[in-house]
Amino acid sequence: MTEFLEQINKYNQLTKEAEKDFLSRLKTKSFKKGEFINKEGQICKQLYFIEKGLVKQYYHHKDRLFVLRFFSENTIFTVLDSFINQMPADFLTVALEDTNLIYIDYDNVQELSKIDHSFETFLRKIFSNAALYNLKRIKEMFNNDATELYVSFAKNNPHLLQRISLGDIASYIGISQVTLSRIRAKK
Amino acid sequence: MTEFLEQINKYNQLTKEAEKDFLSRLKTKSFKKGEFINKEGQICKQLYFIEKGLVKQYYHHKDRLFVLRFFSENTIFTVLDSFINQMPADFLTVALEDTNLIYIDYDNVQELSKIDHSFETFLRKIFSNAALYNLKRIKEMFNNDATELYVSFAKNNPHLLQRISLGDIASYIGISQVTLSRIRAKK
DNA sequence: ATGATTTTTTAACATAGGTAAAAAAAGATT
DNA sequence: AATCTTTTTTTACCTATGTTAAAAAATCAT
Repeated sequence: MTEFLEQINKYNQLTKEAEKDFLSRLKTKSFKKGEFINKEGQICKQLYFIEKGLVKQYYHHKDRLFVLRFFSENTIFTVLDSFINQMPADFLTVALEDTNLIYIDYDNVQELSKIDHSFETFLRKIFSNAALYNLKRIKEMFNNDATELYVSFAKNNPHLLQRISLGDIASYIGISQVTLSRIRAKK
Repeated sequence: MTEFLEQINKYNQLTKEAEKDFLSRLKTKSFKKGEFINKEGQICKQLYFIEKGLVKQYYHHKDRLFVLRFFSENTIFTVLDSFINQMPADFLTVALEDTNLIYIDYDNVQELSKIDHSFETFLRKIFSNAALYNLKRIKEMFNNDATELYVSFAKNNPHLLQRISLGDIASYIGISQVTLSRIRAKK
């Protein structure tokens, strides 16, 4: 469980009391490859940390599938739209490999953020980060054609390249699998 | 100056002391149409509130111009990438109309967030919001063809439609002005 | 009002990427 | 090893949108 705490402390060092309190509220859950961590329409009530494994967060639109993001080891994640406002999720999250999660429930996050300033600061920073990640994504989608997007994905995620199918990578980039295959064909 | 505070209290109600402290740190500045609030490469050291006016935040890439976002009256904004990490900005912000801003300096934001829990919570919420806004934007860029993007922009920003040029709207949607003109031509 | 500037529209042409279906390759199952 | 399943590649065809250039329309300034 302490890996989750370590990751949080990289965003903002918690006080000793907050650390203890935080650890006491954690739970764990495992998912087999192909199992869903959440489905659309459900309200996401957990903030997760991936101890081991790989998940894909995505949604469907007009018969196409779009991947918002992959999360792998040592990453904190949640279903952003659903967790923040406790509304039904637009997205699905599925395990691409056998995955072990550590998590804390929404109510506990709320409580901790109220009683502990250092935990609130952690939340501020992790959400700032999410905003910046999404901003970077928007810029990339604007800037680049399919070839550049693939090259950029490959460069930024060398460790994931071998673990994720071409189809899923295409869905992340926002192009069809055929197009991605074409891109790779011409060296 | 109190409009800025009111807006903050909509995100999270500050304590009386924090309110007073916050107000004492505010300054104002006016920009004529066409003047720059910031340019790329500069570090953004302010969190702004628009009392009156309209600004466009954008950047250049390969001879094209992309608009990230328009901000109008009663909106809190900053140069996200630059403000959060105090790094040189990738973006420019220009006044599309004569604009009056109220603002607080980065150092004051930092100080307030350290000494006051309610202000930190405000920051957490405004950055969560920015993350969600950007997420929604990504989804829209994925989902829709140019026509749908325009219809959606028009629906979500009826008040801005008359104030922003077609070229700027096209740059926000991520299409050429010619394409946008075509879209409007076929009813 | 008149001319100057900016914005919007139209036209002609080029191209990136979508769809569908089949072939090939890789991986899993018995 | 042989079969079944999934993933990736290839082909043919089509459409949306980019580019460039120019005309038309609208807006602004003197």
